[in-house]
Amino acid sequence: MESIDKINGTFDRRVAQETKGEVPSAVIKRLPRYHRYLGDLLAEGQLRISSAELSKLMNVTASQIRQDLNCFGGFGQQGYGYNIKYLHGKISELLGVTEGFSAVIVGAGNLGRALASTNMFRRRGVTRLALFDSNEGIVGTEIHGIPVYHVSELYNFCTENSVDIGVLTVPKEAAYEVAKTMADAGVKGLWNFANMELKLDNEKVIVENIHLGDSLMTLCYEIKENFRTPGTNEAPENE
Amino acid sequence: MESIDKINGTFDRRVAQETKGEVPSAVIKRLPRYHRYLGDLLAEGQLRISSAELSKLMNVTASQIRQDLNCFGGFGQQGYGYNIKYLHGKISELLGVTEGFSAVIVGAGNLGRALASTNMFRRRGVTRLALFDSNEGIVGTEIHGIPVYHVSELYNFCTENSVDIGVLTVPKEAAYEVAKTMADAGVKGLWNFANMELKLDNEKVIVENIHLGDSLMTLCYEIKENFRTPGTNEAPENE
DNA sequence: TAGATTGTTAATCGATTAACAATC
DNA sequence: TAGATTGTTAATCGATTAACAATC
Repeated sequence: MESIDKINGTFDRRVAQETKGEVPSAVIKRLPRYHRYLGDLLAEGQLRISSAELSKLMNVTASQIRQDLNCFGGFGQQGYGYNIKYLHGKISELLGVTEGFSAVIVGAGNLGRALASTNMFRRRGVTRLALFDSNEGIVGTEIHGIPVYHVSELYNFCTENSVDIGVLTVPKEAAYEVAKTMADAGVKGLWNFANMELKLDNEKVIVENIHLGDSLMTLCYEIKENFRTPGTNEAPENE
Repeated sequence: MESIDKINGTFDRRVAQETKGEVPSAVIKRLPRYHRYLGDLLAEGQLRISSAELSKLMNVTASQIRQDLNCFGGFGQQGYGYNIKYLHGKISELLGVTEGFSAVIVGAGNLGRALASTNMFRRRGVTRLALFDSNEGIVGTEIHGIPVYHVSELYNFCTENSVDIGVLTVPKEAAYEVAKTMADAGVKGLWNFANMELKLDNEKVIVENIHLGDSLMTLCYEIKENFRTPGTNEAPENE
């Protein structure tokens, strides 16, 4: 009995780690930031880092870092800290960088072109297969090496190429139909830059909405609060 | 004594409302979303809405809506609900839409051009005064009606025009210097699209970072989790 | 007045931080 | 071995939800 437990020790531990219930969404939203910082450290040639050092760098508590990483199992080593290369690799796996996802960008306006030109996708393991637009004038051309097709070919292209991610940079009015087409074609996730919240009946497809306007508004709020002329609107903050 | 309290009742209440301590950051981050939905309802010609109706629309609890709005004072009326036009106006004020902020965009690459072309700023009461770039080839031209100046003129332009907001769409390497220039020139807030976190000693300037890459990563994580082939990595979710 | 719905307090839930025993 | 630092449990904090009295 005792020896069997011993033998299975490593495996049991691994399962126990990865099964630790659902990972809190707060933790997931912090993973990309860890990934970025660890990537920078790696590029600098650093080998190891402790949660205390990383916490200073990132302006969070060491406790939070250890707590967060432990949602996925023990990536560190007592008395040593974390091996940067190993930890970066593990977080890459968690975030799907190593999955080799494919994407198409629908809407070749200014934003679509901007997204076609960054190396943001490639650096995260995502391949952009094509751009789609309704403007016949640019159909058949290439933008930054990515071919532009007519939007009428979207459905077939997605099914034939098993596209994972659809990037929506179309006008608000067109967003729903394009989203539905892609969801029907088996696209797994939509990255939505249209200024509206997509509501699809397709339960399976994941939607990540970008609301740049909301971010601008938050900035305006903070500016207004921080640079308020004393004595105009509100009672002073200290009594 | 009693009558004086009575007379000051209205005023006291107003002060009490607006002084209610610091507004939780979770609430502030939700304000733009309320603003968007109320704007849509207003455009549809709706006059009033209850927290229960709005909660269904927005997929949040009615309790949260009432709690959130009450951080800023009573915008509703018992037995009636909220007057959409009034509430939308109040949230506009809170978010600084009525402040008439001004902005400049630094970096006239694909993203800078895209931001110059949207009506996102105008719709939120922010005026774009100018674009700045180091490329002499486009200095002197206009993009979407916005003049392009050389980045060497940035400091003087910001001081002379009391620019409130600086939008950074420059490459990572240039971000810090451009940010420092604007902070020194009295710019109040920076909207940072460079893929790095700006750390400025200037305590006053507010920085809102946009990390599109982080959002893409979160989407990849969710896709990976949701479409996991059963039995590969993890133990089943239900025991 | 009766019905509806807010504003607000109290209860619950989840996320963060602190502390420390385990262990490299 | 002694020192360092994790993994993890317990305590604290903040945010969300439920409930209901106030009031339009």
